[in-house]
Amino acid sequence: MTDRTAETAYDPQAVEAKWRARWAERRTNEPDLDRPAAPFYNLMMFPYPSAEGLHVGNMFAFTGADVYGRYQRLRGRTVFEPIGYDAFGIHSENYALRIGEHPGVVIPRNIANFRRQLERVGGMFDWRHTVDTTDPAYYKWTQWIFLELYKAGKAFKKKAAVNWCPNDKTVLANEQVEGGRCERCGALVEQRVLEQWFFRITDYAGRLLDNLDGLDWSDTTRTAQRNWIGRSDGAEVGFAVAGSTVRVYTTRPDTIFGATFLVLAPEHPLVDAITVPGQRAAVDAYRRTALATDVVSRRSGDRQKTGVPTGATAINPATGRPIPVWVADYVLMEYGTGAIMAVPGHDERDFEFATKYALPIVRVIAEGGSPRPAAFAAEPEATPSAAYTGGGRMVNSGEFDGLDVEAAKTRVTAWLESQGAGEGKTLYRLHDWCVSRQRYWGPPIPIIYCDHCGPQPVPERDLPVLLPPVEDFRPDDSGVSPLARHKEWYHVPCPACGREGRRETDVSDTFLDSAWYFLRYPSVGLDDRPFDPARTRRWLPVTSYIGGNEHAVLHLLYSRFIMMVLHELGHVEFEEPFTRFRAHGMIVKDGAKMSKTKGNIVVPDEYIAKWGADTFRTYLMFLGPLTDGGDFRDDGISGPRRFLDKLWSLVGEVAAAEGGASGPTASTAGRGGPPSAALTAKWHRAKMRATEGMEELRYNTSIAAVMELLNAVREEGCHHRALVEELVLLVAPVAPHFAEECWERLGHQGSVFDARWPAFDAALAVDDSLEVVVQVNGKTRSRITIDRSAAEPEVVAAALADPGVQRHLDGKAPKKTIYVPGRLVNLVV
RNA sequence: ACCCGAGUGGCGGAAUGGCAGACGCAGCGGACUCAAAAUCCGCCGGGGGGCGACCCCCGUGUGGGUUCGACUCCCACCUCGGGUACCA
Repeated sequence: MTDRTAETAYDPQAVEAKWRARWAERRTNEPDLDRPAAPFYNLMMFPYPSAEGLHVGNMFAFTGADVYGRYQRLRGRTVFEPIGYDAFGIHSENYALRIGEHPGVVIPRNIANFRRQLERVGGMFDWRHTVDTTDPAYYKWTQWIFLELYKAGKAFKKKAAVNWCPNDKTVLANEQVEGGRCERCGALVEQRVLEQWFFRITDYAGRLLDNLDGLDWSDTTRTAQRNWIGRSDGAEVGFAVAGSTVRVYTTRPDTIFGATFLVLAPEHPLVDAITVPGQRAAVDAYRRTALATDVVSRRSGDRQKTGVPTGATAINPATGRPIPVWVADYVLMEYGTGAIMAVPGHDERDFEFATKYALPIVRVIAEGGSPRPAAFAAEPEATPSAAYTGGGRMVNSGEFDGLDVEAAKTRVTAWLESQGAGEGKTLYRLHDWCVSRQRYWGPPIPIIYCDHCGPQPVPERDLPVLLPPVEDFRPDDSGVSPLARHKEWYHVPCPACGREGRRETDVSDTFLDSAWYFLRYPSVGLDDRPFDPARTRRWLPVTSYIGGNEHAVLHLLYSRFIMMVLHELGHVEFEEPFTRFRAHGMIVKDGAKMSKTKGNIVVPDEYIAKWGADTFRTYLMFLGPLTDGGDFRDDGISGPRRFLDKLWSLVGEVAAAEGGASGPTASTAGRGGPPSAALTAKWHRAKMRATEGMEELRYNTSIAAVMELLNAVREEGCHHRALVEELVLLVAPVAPHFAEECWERLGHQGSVFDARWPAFDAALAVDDSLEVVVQVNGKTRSRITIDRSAAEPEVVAAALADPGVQRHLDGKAPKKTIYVPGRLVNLVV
């Protein structure tokens, strides 16, 4: 015996270190971006580089995407798999404030740690093409995109209500307000009206909605986007009030005969004009209170509704009757016209309000299919106990009585139009995207204000507008960004007239950074352009995008919007950036999302140190379908390790048997012969199942199929080389370093990822003889073995002859026989 | 409240109209060992019957339905997770 036959134990640390170095040295993961044979852009959502490092949930997500990329590569695609860092934003800034360091110091440190972890876990990342959103070489082009939108009229400034914490002296995002209080200091949050930059995403609402139908995305994600865009079909109707007209929006024009009062939002511009003198004091007081209330709690639906009458009267254009006009903050100025017609009989909110203030409630829809106006007409006199929001037929509605609700919507709208009282209108819930932040840690918005020329875009040659390295980046109570305190930076000549100008001091939203990073990846390093046209044409749209469903709405929607605008401006040829999107599940710990505040973060490093990255990857992917996620517990990790150990030994045995010229004995060599017919069938079945699992992101079933095959191979003692090589290929996506090492031990020179994913023959995946289940009245009573070629009559005859079946037939002949070829016979007696 | 998703052994899960519990973890029994670890072999949803090969009954959150046949499809409900939150 030579040394070659000696069993070497699997040492993951050594194997993984070796292949990490080998990949870097051989440039294994660096595809030719200019001449790709079959490009496959494998994208995963880039992380925010927190101080805690990547936790198990991140590893689960990245590994899941990486496995898919590696699988595609084995299928012969030229896979580009980049990664980067979403490093601007309030998260980083707040963390830096808390520990008293500058984000410019903290972030690079975190990034270094992230990169170490990402390399350690074995991602197939192309490190030539990494993106850091805080790098001026990147945000130069984020600013360029802002200006493209600005020049196209898609970026504009307007006043908007924001949450203001008087203690922290800062604007708070809606998520930072809890129960009307600042989540950090507990102070009561106020509403402040500030000038903000917005993007006109609402111009694209219809297209953003319609395009969803053609995308290969998870249904959950598409549904979330649809709900967010929130299309409503209805009508805008004018109500005459004190010499002017109040326009309201409704999705229920059919209920207009039941509109018993109008409600205006406190901010509505007509409130002053219509309020009668006697009510002015009450209305003014109410408006002041409403304006002071923070945005979040004002919008909370659980709150008791409040309001005041204006004393004015409107004319219901359908009934011609006068109805009172109220002001109440349950009506929002941002949606529709900021005024509603209240139909308490058929709207829960209006019902609640009408009940509280003793306003009239009139039913105009009768539940049920048949018109029963007479029966229903009596009811308005009684006190209704709730709003009726279901379908039915019109009552108390003049000429429309008896019509079905759906038909009435169209008919009433047409009638209003003919009367000049209103018109059909489609609205979207989607708001324009507020992109400005009165903060420090972001890309400065590249606008210069000039008293003579107005706002001027920073000329492209002057980009990037560098974020100045100010020491005191804490927000103050001025409501403007800390950048305003940096005088040398703030004062700048006007690019148009050269006279004194001032920089915009707001920075842009982090979501803008992440709305185009995938467009930058292929062109990283080309510093004179944001994205190279040729590269972009080759690589985009993204072939596969995998990420968390927490970004299902904002990030994906904003990215789609930005691409739509760039497309419209002729910068990119596509409109939709992500051909296929799948949301991975979330890994939780003890039922809760992993977070530092909950103290339940599981750090992957220790598991990788103990078990190796490949075992850890296999374990994570074996937990369940990628789309499911789950509760993290580490008690099963030894299973995947044992699996790899067994495959390792098998590879060693095969290599040893063939390797030493003097070594192998006749008996060892004989085991290298072809597998039995039964094992051959299992082999092909395993390949089939493994392939399906990869395609559907159900890697757990792929791994299970390979485990089963390995067990069968070991049981038979088979050392057939082709079979063992394919076992290695089948685990390669989940256990890449391991597979490389095995591939080399089997005598191959190059990377296992330059080999091909095993093909299967569906015809070979079936045994010559099959086991068919025999049921009597749907209950399994026996199993019979038949030849694969057996036809129905033979199988049924065999089933009837089976003693176990006869016992349950009680001598009766079956009334009906169902035969599912190759699977089952059901005898109904 | 509304929208989406999920409920299957002790645990992670498999089976998407055709043998429920694949694969793995944990557990139990055995082999090897002075011993332990590792490894290997066997058992492993519950109940009942048989010396035994085996056989019977129950079982996929609850209640109904469709079907020869339902974890799978339909209706209603319960529980958990996620998202949205007065959008007229």
